[in-house]
This record gives sequence, structure tokens and C-alpha cells, in this order.
Amino acid sequence: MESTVGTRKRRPSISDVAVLAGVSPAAVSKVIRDAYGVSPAMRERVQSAITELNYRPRIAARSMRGSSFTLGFEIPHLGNEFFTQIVRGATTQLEGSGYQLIIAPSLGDLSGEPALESLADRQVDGIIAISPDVAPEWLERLAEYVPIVLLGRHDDPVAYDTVTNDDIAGTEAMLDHLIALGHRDIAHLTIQAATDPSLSRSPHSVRLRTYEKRMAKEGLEPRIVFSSPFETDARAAARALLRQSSVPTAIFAGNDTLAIGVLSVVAELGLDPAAIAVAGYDDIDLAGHGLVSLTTIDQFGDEMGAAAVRLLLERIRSGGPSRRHVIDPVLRVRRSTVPTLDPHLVPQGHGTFSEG
Amino acid sequence: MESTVGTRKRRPSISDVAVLAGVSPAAVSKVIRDAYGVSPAMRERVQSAITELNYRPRIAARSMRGSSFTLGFEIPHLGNEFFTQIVRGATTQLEGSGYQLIIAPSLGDLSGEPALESLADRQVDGIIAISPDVAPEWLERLAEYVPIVLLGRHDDPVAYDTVTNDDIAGTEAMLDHLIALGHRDIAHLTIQAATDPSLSRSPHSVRLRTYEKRMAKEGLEPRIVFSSPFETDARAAARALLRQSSVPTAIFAGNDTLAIGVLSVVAELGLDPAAIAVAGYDDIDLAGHGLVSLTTIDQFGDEMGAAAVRLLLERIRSGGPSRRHVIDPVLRVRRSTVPTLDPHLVPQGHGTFSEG
DNA sequence: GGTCAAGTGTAGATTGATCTACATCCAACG
DNA sequence: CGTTGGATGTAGATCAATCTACACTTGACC
Repeated sequence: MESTVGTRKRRPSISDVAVLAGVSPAAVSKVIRDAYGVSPAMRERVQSAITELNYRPRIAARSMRGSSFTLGFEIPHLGNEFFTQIVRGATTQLEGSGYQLIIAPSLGDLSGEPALESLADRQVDGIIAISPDVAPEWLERLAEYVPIVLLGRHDDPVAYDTVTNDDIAGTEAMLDHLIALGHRDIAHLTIQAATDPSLSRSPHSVRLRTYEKRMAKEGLEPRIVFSSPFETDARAAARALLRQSSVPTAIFAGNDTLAIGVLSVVAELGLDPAAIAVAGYDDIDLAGHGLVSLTTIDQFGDEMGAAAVRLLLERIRSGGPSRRHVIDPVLRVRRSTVPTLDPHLVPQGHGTFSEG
Repeated sequence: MESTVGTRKRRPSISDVAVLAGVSPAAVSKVIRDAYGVSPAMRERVQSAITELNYRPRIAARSMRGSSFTLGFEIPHLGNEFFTQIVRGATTQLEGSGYQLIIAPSLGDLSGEPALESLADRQVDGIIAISPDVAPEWLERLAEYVPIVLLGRHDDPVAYDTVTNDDIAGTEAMLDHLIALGHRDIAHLTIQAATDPSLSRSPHSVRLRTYEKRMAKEGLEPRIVFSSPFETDARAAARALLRQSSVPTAIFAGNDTLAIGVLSVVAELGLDPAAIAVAGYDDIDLAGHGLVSLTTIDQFGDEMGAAAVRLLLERIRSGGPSRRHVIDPVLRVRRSTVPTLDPHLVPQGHGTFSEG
């Protein structure tokens, strides 16, 4: 019991508290859970025993029978500010609910399955996932064991909920904007889908298909460039594109991280920023930054995170049929497509211009 | 057992596997843990039962007696790219070790204690913390129950390890650089410490004290501006500073997030970027971005994360006395202090210039 | 005084894994 | 033929909580 380095103390358990308070462990459990059948006198005694021992229930033991009061959040990687924005929204919504969030980044691995499984192994009460590439059938099977909300992908699920952005509307709004500015040679930089892109319902595949349709409708030549989700790869792709003999007048990137990579390459190659319009999707904080000023589509990541938490908590409490929450995107026009824009008008990071 | 919506299936347990394989639960446990006393024949039978049922051991049950094979990572908030860089380094180091990382952001709450406690409640095998404001005594007490590595703060701990950057050397290198450029009026934008800043051993307090000493030594007038860790507040502070009658010629911010907020305000107020040198600390990816090009101190966040994981795993396995790992910082000179720098020389995000 | 119900508290099963201690088997060897 | 010992598998306790079922107390009411 000495605190020699290497020898760890045993944490006080519920029965330590029970002994000190002179009651049964079950009574302590009731006090902790604020359950029915506790006299004020006993509550008092137990509470003071808890504070005296600095007792905290172990979640592992609790999860064996009851709930863990923990939600799991699986995100592809931490490099994309949009994902952290979603997490922030979720955390804010969770405040005061008694639930705690644990985050499992799935990093290198594309599908996210290992990260999702590890959350399930942890007996979380529910999972929020941003996995563009995990198979829907696989998710349905996992949803048999634990409530799930999937973010971003336009699935048609049976057992889990989804929170999506209207990617068709967002893409159309952006193309409206670019075409209205007179652009005809509009390239699209997007993320290589793991599955068949013509079937995939990931946000990027939907944006890509919408782009293709719209270009065809306008009688314009589509130019599609693929990249990984990482900015370094986006830069390589942009470099290849911008070194071609015919450089597009506008580049519409599938998300802001890619778009900012493009801006970086434009600067690096010494090209005139006014000659190349660059647009993104997401409206991460950095897009509104004075030095960046990126035209993009705001899909309200914080609200997506908050909505996901709400859906998940309701599903945990009462189940019910699968639901789909769709958020309307808003175009934010900034200097990356309209260089003449007065920088003093966009000081706060979030756009004051909106169309569409 | 039907898969009606709302009714969840029971996950297969170790005894389900045991029954199917015709062995005892203890035998299955042995196979899972790769323990001694398993014949090839039995291993074979058990393995195929596991795959047939798609069985995965529940970590909650496992943590009751054994280990959870989970490490907890407490970070202040997700808005600072430097923290996510550290997490990336830790995750990479952890690859293939059999351990999994869960992240608990402590967001609004300054001390991080609730987040740390919630990790401890989860029976993680060890904790990595970035909590500038949690009391050392409190950490020592927590370290009696669970191995801990603290990042950033220059503590003198008994029961936990630390990974720090040599903040004195880093600050001196930056001031060397600014003074060599001829700056005399150098302001310091830093984060308001929760505790007494003259005693605090947080990175920001150390940088602040080093700045004060150096300015005194050079016979220069210090100018200190406080902010919260968030960029919006940094912008407000920068606005106040840059609207004064006498504007400093250089602003040394306590970290890159603050510095980028300053750059944003310089652009917003229409000031000449060449007239105001801005420097940061951390060398986040964004600092090397073509549009930003921020002079800063690289403190190798990924390596800090990796070192923290190594220390923690060793402590989990073998205990031993407290250890301190110190990383040498490197100055990265970019256009925010030397505007004449050729942009083509710093294309890759990571500085190619280094002094100090 | 007896019955009933509401209010309090406890005993003991339960959860799913690990871990210790032991039983059994089989081969080798004196 | 008995013994020994390594190899293999199992029984049952254990971890720390929850949860069900029930016992006991108390007061009200007939």
C-alpha cells in the first residue's frame, strides 16, 4: 500500500465507501445513480464517505451491467479542420448531458472499421462516425449491437441515422457562382473514392457527380483531378494541373483543405492569384482568415456535430426508426474567387456574404 | 433476439465461443491472450469459432482484472493544430503496439481535471496529458493510480514523466533573430496563465519570463499583451495593440495560433505586413503554408508525442523513477519576419532555413 | 389489532473477461 | 510397474459495479 514508485495504489471501490458509511454497496450504488429508495439521512452519510475517500465509480465495472455514459466519435484523421469543427459542435451539445465523448481517429486506415470496432469493444452507449468508405452492410451489422449516427454519407440505412449536407445544392450553388463569374474552364479537385465512385454516396462522390452533370448541361468540358485527403497530395495534384499548357481559370476543390493546398501552389508557382479562381467546400475557420479568404460552401460543421449528438441520444433513449437529418449549405463568397472584394468586409472569419 | 429496431442483439461472449468450440471459457481466454498451455489443435478450433461468431472481447470486462490496452490522451482543445500534431506523432508511435489511443478534449474547462478523471475512470493503462493548469500535487496523486506523462510543462515530478521543449533556448533563439534584424520595440502576445505566472512552469510562462529577462538585459522596454488560447481572442488583443499610437515593429506571439491571429489583424487593418514582423512558436503545418509563411520555433510536436508514448509504455511495463525528456527547438525563418525571402525556397511547408 | 401500502435498505445474482490452482493425460524412465 | 514431470485443459474465485427480488419498518386506516 506504500506509494513506492512502480507500486500503484488500489483505487477505493464501492464497498470501501459502503463500509465507511456503514451501509451496503447496493445503497451506495443507488446514491451514485440517484435512484429511487434513498433516505436523506443515508444519502448524506454516503455522500460524505464518497468525498472522504475521493471515490469515483469505475466505468468498466459500470458498463458490465448498466451504461457507460460514453459516446464514441470516429473521425478519419485529425489533419482536417472540418472534422475537428464537427467534434466541437458535438462536445458543446453534449455539455451537461452526463455523457462523455471519446475520439478515435482512424488515421492511415481508410475504412475506419478498426476504429469503429475498438469503440464498440469499449461498450460505448453510441457511436458517431465519419467514415466515407465503410460498407453500409457492415455498418448495419454493427448497428445491431450499438446505436450509430453516420455523418456525411447519403446512405439509405435501416438501423442507423444519418446527418448530411445537401451536397447537390451546395455544389450547384458553387457552380452557379463560378459560371456567373464567366468561368468556362472549371476543374474539379476531389478525393479518390475507395469504392466505385459512380455508386458511392460519399459527399465527395456526390459533389463529383453533380459537377459532371452540371458541366455536361452547360456544355462545358469537365476536368477532374484526384488526390488523397491530405494537403501534401493536394499540392502535388495541383502542381501537376497548374503546370499543364492549358491552365483552368477556376478550380473547385472538394473541400477546403484541398483548396488551401491549391492556393499554396498558386503562390508557390508565382501565378497571379487573380487569374485563377479557387473554391472549396466546408467553410473551415481558416477559409475566412484574412490571409486566405477562400470562397467556399458553409455546411455548418458544428451544427452537424450537434445534430448527430441529438439524434444519437434520442436513439439511445427510445430507439425508433432510422432518421435522416439534412442541413442546407450556404455559399460564402470571398477573395479567392472575387479578388476585388474589400478585405475589410470579411474581418471575422465567417462570411458576411451569402448567396444561393 | 430478432433484429427489430430498438431491440439490440447481444454480442457473443467468451462462453458463446467456448460452447461452440467445445472447450472452456478459460481456454478461449488463453487463445485470445496468446498465453501458455494451448495445443495447436485447440487453438485451431477456438480460432475458427471466434471467426464464425465474429467474436471480439469486451474491453470493459477485460479491464476488470487485466489491462485495457488503452492509453488516454488529454488535450486542452482541438482548435490548436499543434496539439493535433502531437496526437499524430503519438498515434504513429503506437502503431502495432497493440495499444489503442482515446482522446479526451477538455475544451472549455481550463484545468483539464475532469477530462483526466474521466480517463482514469475508464481504466486506461496510462495517460498522456497536456494540461498547463492542473496542479502538480493533484497530478502526483492521480499518478498513484495510473502512469502519467505530462507534455509541455517543466515540472519536477516524483511519480510522472515529462516531455518538454527547451523553451528558454527557443525563446532566446527567436529574440536573437528579431534583435539581429534591428527590432527594438518587440511586443509579446501570450496566454493568460491561470496560476501565478511568476511561479508557473507552463511553456507560456517560461517563454514570458525569458522574454522579460532578455528585454531587460538588452535595455529594451517589454510590452506584454494577454489573450485566451483562442484565435478570436488573439485577434481582439492584436487589434487593441495595433490601434495604439505607437505600434511595435515586431510581435512575438507565444504560439503559432496566436501569431496567425495577429497576421490576420495586420491584413484586416490594412497595415503593411513588411513593417510589422510577426513570429510564433510551435511550427504547425499552417506556419509553413505559402500564404502564411510564419517565422516560428519548431518544437517537433510529432516527436514530442512519440516520445511521450515511449516513456509511457516503458513506465507501464517496468515503472522506475521519474524521467524528463527534453527536445531541442529550431528556429524557422520565413517571410513574416523577413519579407524579402524568396517564396520559392519554402515550398514544402517545412522550413529549409534554420538558425540557432 | 390487523391489514395494507409506501418507503428504505440489503442479499445475492449477474455481467464478461482474467487468473490461480488444480486435475488429468501421456510418455519416459528407473 | 510405479513414479515423475511436462503438457494441456478446467473449475471457480475474482474484479467492481448494477439490478432484481425481497425483507423490514412505519404509519394510516378500518
